[in-house]
Amino acid sequence: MARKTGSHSDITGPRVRAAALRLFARHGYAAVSMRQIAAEVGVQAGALYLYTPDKQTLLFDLMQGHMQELLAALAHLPPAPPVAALNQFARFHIRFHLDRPESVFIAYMELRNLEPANFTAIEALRRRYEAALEAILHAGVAEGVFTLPDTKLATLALIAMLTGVTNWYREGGRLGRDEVEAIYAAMALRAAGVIPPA
Amino acid sequence: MARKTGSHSDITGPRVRAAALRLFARHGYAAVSMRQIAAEVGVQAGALYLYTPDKQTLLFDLMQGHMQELLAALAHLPPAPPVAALNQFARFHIRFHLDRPESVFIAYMELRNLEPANFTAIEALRRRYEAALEAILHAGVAEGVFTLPDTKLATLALIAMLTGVTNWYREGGRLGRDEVEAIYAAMALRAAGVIPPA
DNA sequence: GCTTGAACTGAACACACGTTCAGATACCAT
DNA sequence: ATGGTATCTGAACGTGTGTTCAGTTCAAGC
Repeated sequence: MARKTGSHSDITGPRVRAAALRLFARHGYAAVSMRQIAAEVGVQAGALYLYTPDKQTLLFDLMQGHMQELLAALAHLPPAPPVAALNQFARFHIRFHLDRPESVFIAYMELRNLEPANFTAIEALRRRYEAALEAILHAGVAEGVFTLPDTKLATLALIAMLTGVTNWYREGGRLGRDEVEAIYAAMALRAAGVIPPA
Repeated sequence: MARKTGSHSDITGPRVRAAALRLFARHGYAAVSMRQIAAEVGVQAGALYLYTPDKQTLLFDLMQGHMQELLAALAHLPPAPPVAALNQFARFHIRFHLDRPESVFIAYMELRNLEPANFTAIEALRRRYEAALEAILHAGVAEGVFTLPDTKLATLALIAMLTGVTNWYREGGRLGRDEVEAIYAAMALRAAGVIPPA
């Protein structure tokens, strides 16, 4: 399919994924037709099947790619003591999600449109991400720097809060990325029971 | 359409809405057909049009009904000073949302499937709800009992955190409703900068 | 017992869906 | 120039879509 020298398909493949990402995020997987995606790419519907075996796989690949990017980026964070680690995690999460609002939308909203086997695979990646945060919270509780009655529950609450930023953040709005990052990180730390320096 | 004495349609109407609620929540609006809804009710597809002018209105009515219920219930909360009010709001929000996981799912996920006019109407109701929380936060900041750099942003962050509970809570799980309610309310207060009594 | 009318069926409407595939096209190495 | 191959078209496939409507059913009101 792909050749050594730059051929057409090296261009079209990514364009198909980009168009699918945009359209799925905007209208939802079920509401987008293969013909719409093809039109966005500037091609007939049949040509899409040179780049994906079917529509379901197109969705799955987008979600899997997103989660793998997320986990890869997470792995690059340097180790740190709990309070610094939570602060770092919160800022990382906000930054990463604000950079990819469409992927985030799909990853959280289209889970139910995955076939069971695909769902299981994505769920596993999600749990690995959550486990990273829970490890930080657990360590902080053990050291006595966090006040949390239940780390599992706090993990989910914090991720929901941080991810929520993608629901309202708009480029060029009242607050810049850095400010939003700082405010959310501070709220996350406080929610974990850290009393900030006066 | 409806008669004084109990006739069939007094039964079928609610059953249509209930079936649509269940199916839309599970599979998404776009992925559910009128024939599936009809089958769930035990009727042919054509009969649904005795109870709704079209599929879009069915969705809109479900969402509008949910938001109106939410606002009506909110209005019954007694006035209170900021800290007590935030605690009360958090517990109310959790309780209300845990009682209607399907409506919540639809209200947050199917916004993009609303026609523009319907979307505007639902958005307005949502903003009224958010305004109630922001008023509490604002009052608390004014009194000096909350530490929040930005009440608008905190409003959205807190609602995202609290609503997230519906993503994982399952009846008969490790924690009961009351425990979840208490833990989330405590986290919300701390996130707002309230230092809990030792 | 007859009439009325709401509740519902079953077939049909025009259109859109995901997917397949024979054939046209255009570019590559030889 | 020729053969080969990756790319893409355009039409077709069977199935499903939301919605309409003439006709059937059946219970209540007179």
